[in-house]
Amino acid sequence: MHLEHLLSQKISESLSSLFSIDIKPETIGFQKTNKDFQGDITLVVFPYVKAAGKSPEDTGRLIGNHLKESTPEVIDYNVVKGFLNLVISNSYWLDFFAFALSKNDFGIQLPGASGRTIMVEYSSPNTNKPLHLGHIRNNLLGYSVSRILEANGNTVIKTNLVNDRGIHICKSMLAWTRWGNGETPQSSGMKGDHLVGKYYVEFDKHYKEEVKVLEAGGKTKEEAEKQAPLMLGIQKMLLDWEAGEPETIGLWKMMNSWVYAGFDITYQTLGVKFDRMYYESETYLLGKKIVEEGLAKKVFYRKEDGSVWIDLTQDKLDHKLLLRADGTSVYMTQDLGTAAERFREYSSLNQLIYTVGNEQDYHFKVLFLILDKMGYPQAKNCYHLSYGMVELPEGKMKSREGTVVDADDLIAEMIGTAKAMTLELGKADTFSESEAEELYKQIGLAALKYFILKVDPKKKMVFDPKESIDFNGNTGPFIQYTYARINSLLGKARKELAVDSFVSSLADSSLLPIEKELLKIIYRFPETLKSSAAEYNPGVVANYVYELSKEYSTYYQTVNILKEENTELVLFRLGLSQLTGRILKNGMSLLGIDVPERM
RNA sequence: GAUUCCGUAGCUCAGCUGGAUAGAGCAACUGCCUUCUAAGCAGUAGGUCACGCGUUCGAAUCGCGUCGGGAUCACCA
Repeated sequence: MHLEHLLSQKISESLSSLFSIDIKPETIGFQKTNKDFQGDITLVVFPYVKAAGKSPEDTGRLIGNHLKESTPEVIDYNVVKGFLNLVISNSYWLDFFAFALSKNDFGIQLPGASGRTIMVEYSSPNTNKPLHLGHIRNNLLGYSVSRILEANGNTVIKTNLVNDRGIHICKSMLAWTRWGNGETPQSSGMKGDHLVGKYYVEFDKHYKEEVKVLEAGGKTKEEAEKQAPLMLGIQKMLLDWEAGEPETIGLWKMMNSWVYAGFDITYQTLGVKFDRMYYESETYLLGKKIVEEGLAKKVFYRKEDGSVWIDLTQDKLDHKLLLRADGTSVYMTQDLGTAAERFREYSSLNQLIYTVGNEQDYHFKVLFLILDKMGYPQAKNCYHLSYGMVELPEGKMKSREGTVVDADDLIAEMIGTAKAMTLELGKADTFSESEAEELYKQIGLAALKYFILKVDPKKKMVFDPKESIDFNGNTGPFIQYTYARINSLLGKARKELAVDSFVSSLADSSLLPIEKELLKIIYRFPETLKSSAAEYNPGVVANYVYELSKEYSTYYQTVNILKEENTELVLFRLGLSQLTGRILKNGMSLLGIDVPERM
């Protein structure tokens, strides 16, 4: 039985019989026992001393005594100030161990077990330039949160809403027609997204020159920006696109296909996947009907110039534009449309999560509010998974200062560092060429992914490109290493002892303190997954696997496992190692990180 | 200006539904490889939890204020 559950019942009984205090078991909380004191779990008794009419020490002692007598699991206690430290019997921990070891995926629920379906949108790139470090955070977060929600029993639909249309795409397209000379990914050997990005930059360069010339000719900056031939060019191109002009559409399709091929490579390397793709070119007209409905319901209003707005001043927000005077959509229009479309398509959707940076906090606040005002009951199930920007030591990444960290470059660099370090340490000497390459990739990506995911999504994070990401300490490779050592140990045991499963039986008195500590950490795995999901924070899992790795490393280094003479102890320790290894592997997989069998 | 998020060791981060002496890693310094993988382990040093006031038996955690930083407030996306 679950320890906290059991104890809170008993404590509630204790409080009732000792002091006639009526406290609901659910309201009783516990905390970890401080390392410096004896005990496995601690009850803070301060909340009950007033009603008990005793000193904190006496209150603690009385409860402790009562528990010790009434609860076999509690074998001892001590009271320090107002803290009642409870010592739980080794047999409880060993029973728990036997249970956890008997499960292949202890703590992990199967998708669908909760009966809830959740859609997670993430990635959502623009098709005019390659992915950068910020996108990496988005992709890793979205994927990992999806995995964590699945591990909590939810059915998850991972989606990607690709921003494949609009004025920004036209920039790349126009620049390519002007200066591309028919260059293709094949002819240039460039990854498609990078090639298209190159022309996006090219556009900007020429456009700035045009503006400069016009300004020199006496125009104001604003006039120059509006009248520059390139600006007129892309505006015409956008109109052509919307009119379905075949040549423009053809060019658009061709260049987008290059970008998708490029993105696919990056996605595949990162290990992120999607169940359902949405393309803005297919959804951008969707919201207009909702705007009509909103007008009819008088939720929205139309200005004299024909533009449509919503007044949110009652909600302490502004007036927000929903449709331009010329009848074209803005982002809000589209987002309303896609949301409504998703509610229609997935009628059983319990939640809709948008993984988007915190610069759009206001946008989503407004979006959900409008959905609510439009009468969609699903509005309350929408959640903006808002994450902080990835910044450089000197501040934000700026494309015009060339400080944007390219995703593919960064990944390649991480893999390269992993390779250099592995070669230096001679770790892959017995690996085949392809095994070694696979290992470099696993390690490099683990370092990158863990570095990003261990940070609370809500917080901005600093990344210093000059200092490569660590491979020691609180890092992905450290956890991989712990796993690899366990795997090596188990392999050796299977060979030398000719056993495949590791018996869990052990005399209570043989359990070492550090083994109990390990079991206590393992015990927390299921609740860790729950709170990670509840907070939409993979960092909770990341920090947990690190804690487990660290504790196991100490164990590995200080306790003989295979060299122990007593076979019963050997088997138990192998079983404990196996269980630890499984949790490390499963935990890492929820972060989208692979663990190598050896390294 | 309004709204909102943030400020913990030199650096990067945990801890925040109030609880014991605030934890890791990196960087620095000491030890430990004829012993299950040293990408490791053990240890030393490093803190006015931005600051002030308040609530409380108890505040890094909650409230108010000040200072400092970011983001948003577009017929942009």
